[in-house]
Amino acid sequence: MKKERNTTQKEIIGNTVRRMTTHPTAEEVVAKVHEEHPGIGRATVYRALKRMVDKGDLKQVSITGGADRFDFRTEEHHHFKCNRCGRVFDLDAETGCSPDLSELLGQLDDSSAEITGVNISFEGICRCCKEE
Amino acid sequence: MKKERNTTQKEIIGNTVRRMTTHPTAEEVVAKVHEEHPGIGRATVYRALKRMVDKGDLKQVSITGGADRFDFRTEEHHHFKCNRCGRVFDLDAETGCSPDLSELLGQLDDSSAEITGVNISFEGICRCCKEE
DNA sequence: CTTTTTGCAAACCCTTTGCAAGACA
DNA sequence: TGTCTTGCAAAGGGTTTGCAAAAAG
Repeated sequence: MKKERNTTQKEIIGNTVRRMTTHPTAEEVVAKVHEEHPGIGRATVYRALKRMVDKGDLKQVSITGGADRFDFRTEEHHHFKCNRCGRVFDLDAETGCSPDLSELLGQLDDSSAEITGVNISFEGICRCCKEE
Repeated sequence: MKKERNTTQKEIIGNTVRRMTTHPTAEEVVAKVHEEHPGIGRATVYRALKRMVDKGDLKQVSITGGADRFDFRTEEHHHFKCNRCGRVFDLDAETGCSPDLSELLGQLDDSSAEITGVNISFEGICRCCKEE
């Protein structure tokens, strides 16, 4: 019967990540937290982020060839990653399992970005695992 | 003026990864290569995989919270990841920047998988970078 | 013979873990 | 008080790099 406790560290880390709109890596969150609170340990930040992800208060976004990034926007939305500068941009569009692709493409057109690829990954439970 | 050379190692590694249909991690490729050729160094495998990716002969697929995986299928296609067993399945569908989402969903229905989320990420060059 | 590539080990980055001290309820 | 959380440092995966020896062209 483990009961989660509220701590000032968790609050600080939560507030910090919720203010970062740049899809930060864990290390970037650590750095930001340390600006104001250098005493907070790196492991504490990692643990707090993980807890938030587990509770659904934060999204973990994987980016090829780099550290995972975090996104405080937990509503379903999608991304555009610039292969030159490495930044990740948000795309807003209809949520659900069947989002409107043309709407996403429209947003990208508006932003004058050059699109070289799409990557769609679904997740869930496969048949084998469901049958167990 | 560096000129790439052909070596037996590169050939072995290339042949090996092209036979692996399971979206292996680099370590899994190393293990497979070592089954027949234990003398080939780990770094050589990593370097060969990276070169193949750079040349477009191999795709690198990022999976949240784990090592990157490789996919010898370089045609555009998409994935379904089982959150329980961690396996990654291929989905075949119309290629291009505007794939047919309903076709992908149809395939998933056929496989009786339970879908809990979609992740769509475009890549390319953002406006700022294009302007430079 | 020149330059690339290899194998090894060490270095590196990112993240997790063990543990004693500290904080919450 | 009981036990959850913290900070630290060490360990752990995964990947890259420096370097001398080997191989390609």
